[in-house]
Amino acid sequence: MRVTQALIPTLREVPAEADTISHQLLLRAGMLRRVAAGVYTLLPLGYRVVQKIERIVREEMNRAGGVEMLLPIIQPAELWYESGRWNVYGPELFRLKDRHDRDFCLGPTHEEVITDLVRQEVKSYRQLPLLLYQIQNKYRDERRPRFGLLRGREFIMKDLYSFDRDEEGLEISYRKMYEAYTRIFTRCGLTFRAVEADSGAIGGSDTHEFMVLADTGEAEIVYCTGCDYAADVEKAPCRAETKDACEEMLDTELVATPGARTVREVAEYLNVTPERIIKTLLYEADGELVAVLVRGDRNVNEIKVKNFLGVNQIEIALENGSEEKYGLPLGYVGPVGLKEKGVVKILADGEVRYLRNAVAGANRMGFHYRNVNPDRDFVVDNYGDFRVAEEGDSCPCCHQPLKMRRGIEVGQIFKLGTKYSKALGATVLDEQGNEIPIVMGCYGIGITRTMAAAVEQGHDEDGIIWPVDIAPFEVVIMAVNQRDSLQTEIAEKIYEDLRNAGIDVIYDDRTERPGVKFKDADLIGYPIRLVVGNRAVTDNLLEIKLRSTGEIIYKEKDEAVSYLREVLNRLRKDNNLT
RNA sequence: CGGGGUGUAGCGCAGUUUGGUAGCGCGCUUGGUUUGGGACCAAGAGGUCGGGAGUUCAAAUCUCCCCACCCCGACCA
Repeated sequence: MRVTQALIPTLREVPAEADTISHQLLLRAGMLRRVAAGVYTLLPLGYRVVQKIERIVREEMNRAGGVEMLLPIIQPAELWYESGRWNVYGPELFRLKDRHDRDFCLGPTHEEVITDLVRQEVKSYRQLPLLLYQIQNKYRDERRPRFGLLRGREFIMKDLYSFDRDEEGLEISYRKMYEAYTRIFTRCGLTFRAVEADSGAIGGSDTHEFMVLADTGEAEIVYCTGCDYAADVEKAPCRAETKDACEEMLDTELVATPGARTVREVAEYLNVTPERIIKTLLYEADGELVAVLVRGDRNVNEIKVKNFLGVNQIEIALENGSEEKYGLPLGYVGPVGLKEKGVVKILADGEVRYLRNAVAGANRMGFHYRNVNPDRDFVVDNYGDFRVAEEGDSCPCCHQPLKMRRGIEVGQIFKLGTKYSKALGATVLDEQGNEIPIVMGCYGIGITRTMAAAVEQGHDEDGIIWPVDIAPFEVVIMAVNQRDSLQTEIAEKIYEDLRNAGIDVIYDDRTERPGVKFKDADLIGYPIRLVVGNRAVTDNLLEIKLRSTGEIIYKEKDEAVSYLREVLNRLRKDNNLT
């Protein structure tokens, strides 16, 4: 491709609409333009990246036994009534009516449509297992689209659905997908982790999220330095530390702590460490008031609390200005005598049990207690794991210390079980002629999100640094002076040679000054830049520069093609799988 | 959905407080000089000032309504 024939509108300045790095750089590199909130046009270079990611995904899905198909984006409401999700999905579902006033939606996902197909066409266990997938636009009417491609309302996604006769079959399909995903993100040149995740509302037993590690990620994950363990912090189980358990219990003492509400303020005021404070948080759990106790230096994991209680919703009950509602002073709440204040249940993190002579709120404005001891001064309904995992906690598998990183979720694999097959009546006959529900799994990859994640992970102050296999082009070639026919003749020749050699090359043939073309090349992030300058004319030498390292090598014209092949292979080497 | 903010040329912004001929930088067009890290000189083009209603002799500027977009939160696979 020649730059003069393409549409690559790079921007010198950062558009005001973009706050996120990937969003800014994709706009500036001329790959992306906004059409509406959360809706974007992919320009030629951006679409090439998408196509390259899709190609890798296709190859790996096919390798794992997947078969591609195309499903409708417009889906009839009837299917969603059947699965029960028309009412459950809520306002995130893009709904529309046709001219006959019939209800439809734009598919946010395709369980209904694919299960409908399979129930009609698959009758025998002998037709299983079946791995069907599609890559296409999906729609979610996000309350707040943001971060450019990372959270849009229209996005490209790969979804594969597995259909097996039993749990064992599902386990095999699930493992195949786990491996395929690992290969895909490795081939995309990304640094990622597969983490155990909360299965959430979708149900099902096992689920892993594939996280691209990037400081700007929305999700926090912990991973082990000693083994393969990694998990979403929301999911990661915590072990209770048991130090201090043998100290002698002292008499409880009421102390004035005027103005000290936060753990830090109290710790400073009373000159104790935060670990010696019992932090008491009040939640409304489906309307009931529940207290959760954790050590002062810990945070409550609301998801664990919610799962433990088995409630639909929990919400922090005390906020600035809402104190009167329960007659409890914000910042001075404590477990002692709390049940008399209308609290139905007291949960405590396991670590709290081992605290001795701790500090806790006295449920009186301006007062705390010293020397509070669990089970002597107050009763806990349930001890459990209610805190958020932290860096340095010990690994639940091998007890090595955990580390923490932020990540961007680019894929997730789920064991669905029989939820949809039962709801929609997708069954097969087994050897005995019994009708059994098909056991399903679903496996998604956000294609456009992966593209954005790659930019979040690979960039510097000059622009994007694409991994070779998903870069819009592998090589950019340019003449320093496009008006110098000696240079352009060489450039044209090399351009031709590289194309004939099957190297993915773009020729920046604009008559811009070299600085402009250099800046654009850095911004767009082609992995290799090949420059034809005076040394090419006088000494037969071409300049080859690597975007990722800045390394510059000069090579004879005749060696250029084979050398570039070598460099491309080297850049790819770290993630070469076969 | 709650809170906050912004809409002025393709992009980034000033002008709004105090109403009086719509500006700057970049980009774009033409001519010339340039050509190894976003060149220089000269001449140009480009605006319903987000939309509507109102106040006024006069509205980018004041009032009311609406819309779009962004940020924080809540929500979510």
